[in-house]
Amino acid sequence: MVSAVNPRRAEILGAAAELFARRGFHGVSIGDLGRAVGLTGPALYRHFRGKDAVLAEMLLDISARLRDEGARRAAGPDPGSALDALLRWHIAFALDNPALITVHERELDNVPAPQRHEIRRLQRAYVEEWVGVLLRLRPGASPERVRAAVHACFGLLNSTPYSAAGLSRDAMAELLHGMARAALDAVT
Amino acid sequence: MVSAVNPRRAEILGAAAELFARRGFHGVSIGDLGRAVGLTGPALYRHFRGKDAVLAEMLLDISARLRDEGARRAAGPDPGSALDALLRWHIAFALDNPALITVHERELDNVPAPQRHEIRRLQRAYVEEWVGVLLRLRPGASPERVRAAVHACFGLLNSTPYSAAGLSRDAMAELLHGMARAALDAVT
DNA sequence: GGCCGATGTTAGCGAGCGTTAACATCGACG
DNA sequence: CGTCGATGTTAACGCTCGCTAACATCGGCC
Repeated sequence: MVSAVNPRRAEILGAAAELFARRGFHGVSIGDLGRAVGLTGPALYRHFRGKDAVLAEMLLDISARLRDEGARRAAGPDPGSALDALLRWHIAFALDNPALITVHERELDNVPAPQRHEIRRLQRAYVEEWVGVLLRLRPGASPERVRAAVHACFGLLNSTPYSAAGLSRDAMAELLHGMARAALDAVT
Repeated sequence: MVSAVNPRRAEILGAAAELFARRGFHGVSIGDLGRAVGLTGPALYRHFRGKDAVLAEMLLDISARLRDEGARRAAGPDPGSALDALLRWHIAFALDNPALITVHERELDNVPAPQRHEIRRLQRAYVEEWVGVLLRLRPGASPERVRAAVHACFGLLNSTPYSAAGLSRDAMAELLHGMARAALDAVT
């Protein structure tokens, strides 16, 4: 993993996630980004090729991680418990990384073309892990319908960043799990 | 309603919604905005005080509309059918105005302070309409938990713009209604 | 016919942007 | 000790931005 090698890169990526989530990619300048980690703007070019590259690496990392961990959880022989494992992991990730979830959801269009296509490929693969589990769980269902349901479910789970709410992390996790599972069980 | 008086204003607001949704507020220039309605950039200042004002009016209109229509639907004496009416209306609105939903969800921070506070007030009022109906439906439930559930439900319903999917409008509406109702019924 | 407000245009401003260039510092290592 | 790569800095570039100024057009109205 690239970001683990150089701590400065990881620091920048973390700060960039927060800033991009709060103000949007175009709303954050290179100067802002440097200042957030105690540097001047141009110093960033010692670590990234440009502003685009920061976003691209961020989204590549996270979409690869979602796909990898998703594939692991979806592999269980029992589709019911595989679905619960997917839900548990996605919810934990969303609650622990609200900024990453937000940026991942909103800023794909600002990634340069080649890397954007790779990210989209990974995102689609993650969705298909969920679709596969649900189709095993409900063999009669239409794949298009299930795919739309999975997107809606992600909308529910990823709403986390906006409702900072008064609930504890565990209470929130349990609430989201129950709602999402019920919503998916309602898909015929 | 301000925007109904002047057709040019309405035209600009419509085009701005599409552009802001696709590229983000900071990703759209005044020139882009003018070009989208067949004008040069500076011509916009004949209709709005500035770029901020376009966004502010857009979000004020939509949040007032959500609050008003929400209050109407929530007023029914039977909380069960009130909830279904809220769901039906919100889903129809989201399916018919995906760009407005997206901008409403993402760009509040770019509205100048005074109008931003008014918009937030309206948004909170809309949420509370839903919370009120749900609390009438399940009198024992915790208000904080219900509020978090409503936010999660909005995340599900507003996921529409991202899943352009192969489903027809009616099929999508019915799917979202079923999932959302099941998700909310799972909240104890 | 002549004024006038509404609604456009082009030209240009000051500021901020992403980026590059040139130079400083400093720890590692022969 | 001297060199060198890694990692900073400040200065400056070309460009685009939001916005204003100055001027054009044109339909409605006394």
